[in-house]
Amino acid sequence: MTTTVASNTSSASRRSGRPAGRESSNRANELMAAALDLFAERNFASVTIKDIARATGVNTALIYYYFDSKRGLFRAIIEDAVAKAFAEFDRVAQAPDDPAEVISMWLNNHLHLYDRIHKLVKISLDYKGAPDKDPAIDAAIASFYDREREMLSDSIRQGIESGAFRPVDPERIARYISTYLDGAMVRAVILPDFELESAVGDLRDTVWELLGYNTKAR
Amino acid sequence: MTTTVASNTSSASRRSGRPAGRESSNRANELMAAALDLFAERNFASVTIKDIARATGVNTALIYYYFDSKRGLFRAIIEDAVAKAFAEFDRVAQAPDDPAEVISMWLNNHLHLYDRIHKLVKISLDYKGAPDKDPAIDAAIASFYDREREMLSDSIRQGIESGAFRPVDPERIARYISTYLDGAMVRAVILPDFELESAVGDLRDTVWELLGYNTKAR
Amino acid sequence: MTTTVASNTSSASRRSGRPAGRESSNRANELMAAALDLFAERNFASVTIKDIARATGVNTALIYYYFDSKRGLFRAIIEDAVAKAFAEFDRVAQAPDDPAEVISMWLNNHLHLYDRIHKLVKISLDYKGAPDKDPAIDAAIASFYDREREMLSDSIRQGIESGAFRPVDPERIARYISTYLDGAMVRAVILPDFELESAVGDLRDTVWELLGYNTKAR
Amino acid sequence: MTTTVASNTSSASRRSGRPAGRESSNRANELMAAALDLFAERNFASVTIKDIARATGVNTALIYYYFDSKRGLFRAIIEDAVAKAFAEFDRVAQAPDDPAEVISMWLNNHLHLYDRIHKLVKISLDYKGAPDKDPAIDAAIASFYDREREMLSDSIRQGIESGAFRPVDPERIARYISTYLDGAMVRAVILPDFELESAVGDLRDTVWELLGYNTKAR
DNA sequence: TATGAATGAGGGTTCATTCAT
DNA sequence: AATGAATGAACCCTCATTCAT
Repeated sequence: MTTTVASNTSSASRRSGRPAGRESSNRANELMAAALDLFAERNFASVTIKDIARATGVNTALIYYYFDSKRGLFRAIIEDAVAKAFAEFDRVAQAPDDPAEVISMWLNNHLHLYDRIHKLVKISLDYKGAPDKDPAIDAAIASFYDREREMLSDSIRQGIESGAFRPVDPERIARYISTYLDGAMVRAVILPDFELESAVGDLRDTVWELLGYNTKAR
Repeated sequence: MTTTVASNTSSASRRSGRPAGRESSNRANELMAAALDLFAERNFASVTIKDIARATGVNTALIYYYFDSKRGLFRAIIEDAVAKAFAEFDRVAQAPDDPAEVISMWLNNHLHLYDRIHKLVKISLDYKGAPDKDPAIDAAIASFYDREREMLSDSIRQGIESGAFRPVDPERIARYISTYLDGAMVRAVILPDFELESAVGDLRDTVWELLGYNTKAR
Repeated sequence: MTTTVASNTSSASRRSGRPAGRESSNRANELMAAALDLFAERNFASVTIKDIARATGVNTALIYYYFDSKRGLFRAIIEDAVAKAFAEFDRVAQAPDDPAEVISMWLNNHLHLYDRIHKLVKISLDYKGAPDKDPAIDAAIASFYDREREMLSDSIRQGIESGAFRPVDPERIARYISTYLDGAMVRAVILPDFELESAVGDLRDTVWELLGYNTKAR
Repeated sequence: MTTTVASNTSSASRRSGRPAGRESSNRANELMAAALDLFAERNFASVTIKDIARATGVNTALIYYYFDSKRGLFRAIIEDAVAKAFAEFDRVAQAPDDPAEVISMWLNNHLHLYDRIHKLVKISLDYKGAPDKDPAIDAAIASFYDREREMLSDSIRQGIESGAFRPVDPERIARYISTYLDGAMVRAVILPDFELESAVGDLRDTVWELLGYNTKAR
């Protein structure tokens, strides 16, 4: 997935006709947080409503007070995570006007926000193959990946225009970066001793080389 | 995961103490094949014994004749897949004595055997987080990843010794390659329009550059 | 059931010990009206408290402010309906001193008040077989049927005494009438194209014949 | 409903792809019998799967082995009952060539088979108002009532043609008879001391009078 | 080797009901 | 008088598993 997740907006209110308010009830957020952890650790089918209730310390029925179904809760979580990710996209992309800095921040995100990002990768992967797809979820995941590619390729394009980068195919390099990052997220989950930091460092070096970017001169 | 899967050995007989047939009846293999597909597409919890029976066209109870439990079937499948992968490791590693050729074959495997490899990645990822881990399965997955790293780093070392590659850290590059390949497997699953071939091609170019390998001179 | 339902008294106050309002707040009546509709259309078990709340536009908890339980609400409804029916009995029975007119009005009631009467029939029928009977409800239903029989047989007796009717067994004819009327109520519910008016007309003709009543001479 | 129910054919096999056989497994029939009783006594919503299982002495899950859902079981029951009723229609209608005898047998059926018939009436009444109607069930109930009307009106028509009956409107009298019979079924359920036999006897007398049928001459 | 029948243990979901505000 | 939040007890249904044949 290669993303990032900030924290604010949130959007648990897409429920029936309940509370909603601004920041959509603490309870709903608690539930979503607990459920996100569980859904990422295990998978959708393996996590029971009772698990989520237990993790939040509430009665099972209460979950149905805030969300209309297990899938509904799942959707809310994904949409919320993607929304937060979009916020982070903006934070990263609009900060500096140095494209190399943007890319670098993106890589760092995967270090600092590993906990959040790898969950999205796992969940996305698991979600593929679900028998009853929810268009809203599909759209959320797709839009997220699109946005990442857009941000990376835009930065590369800018760097080329400014002469900081060698003239390469921006889309190609963007794909290269995010593919590797997804791999890193996956390995960090599967292999107990995977050194994420070092692996991302390697990517950085390679990318600068691919872009002919002179780090020293910076 | 970055692996490969050949086809022969198999080992479904590690069951309770039932008839077993010679080295594993056809039925057992049919069942394992069908189950592998299902477990990869969905996940362990989402696939029911009835699903597997239906896909194979047999009665549910028959599965318990060949395997002692759902987990047992799962273990047999993983072990079988890893065993086949080992066979492929050997085929790739021992074939030519040109290390660049070994690495190249490894990348190609991910193209040709995508269907098999990505299943192992998905299943491995899913398996992490299972509440009741089976040491045998953990070991199988770990040994598999170890073997891949070993093969790649050995090749790189050889290439360095023979002067074909620039003197780099073999473990580092090996990790770099397999990380990217895992990312490619994951993306090929998640993104409908991911161009696997082209993505692997990019890796090849980068790797040669990292290794200072002169393709032209080949 | 063969009844009728007027409108006034009401009696929602038989509750725990809550405020109660004067003789029964508007809200309580609204709730009872909505609930009566629902209980008649579906049945006791199928109607949820939330259904009733939604139909009245109030919060579920409010129902428990006015009634002590779902059964309590049900009881209040039945008692109210029966009370209204009694009022109608009186209206019909005490109006004219022509017994034929009384009977005729009774038949007409089933036409004009079909909506109310058939609900009582349905509910009574559904109530039989309830696992936890409420004596108060049983009594209400029984007294209602008794009252109907009484009114009809009294009228017939009067007619016989006055020489308007042939000397028949009053109880017998009363039962005959009300049995048919219950059948008509039931059929009007079950059969989409049942012509209630015409069916009741047939009964009238037959009854006059059974009673040797000369309509022409009227 | 005014019907009758014989006993043979049966048709529980409309299940998924299970047993079926000729007489469709004893278990399925046991379940249907137990469920019919319960559904008639209480109503669809009030009867739990566990109730049915308990009444049959089996595990709840077994019900889902034979029927695909609670509604599916319900449908099977209704269809079975209606099928049996059709058999009885034929038995009654085709037996004698004396139309008065046919009608008389029909009335008697409601005495002898009260237990079966009143269940159908109750269930039909309850089924109206179900939120999610099953076209198959609707059709079964409708066809049943149609068939009854047809049988009665045909007999009346025949009687008129043969000169045994006075020239009346056959449809009208048929409706009259079955309306009354439905009322009798309902009352027998609701009123503890309702004398079904005597009530049906009254109908018989009235009907002969309406038809100008001379019993003595028989 | 293969199957039909059967079951215990949940899993998601709903519902009547309560309580603090 | 009215509501949002919370819960325990069911309820329908599914699933892994077993057993007799």
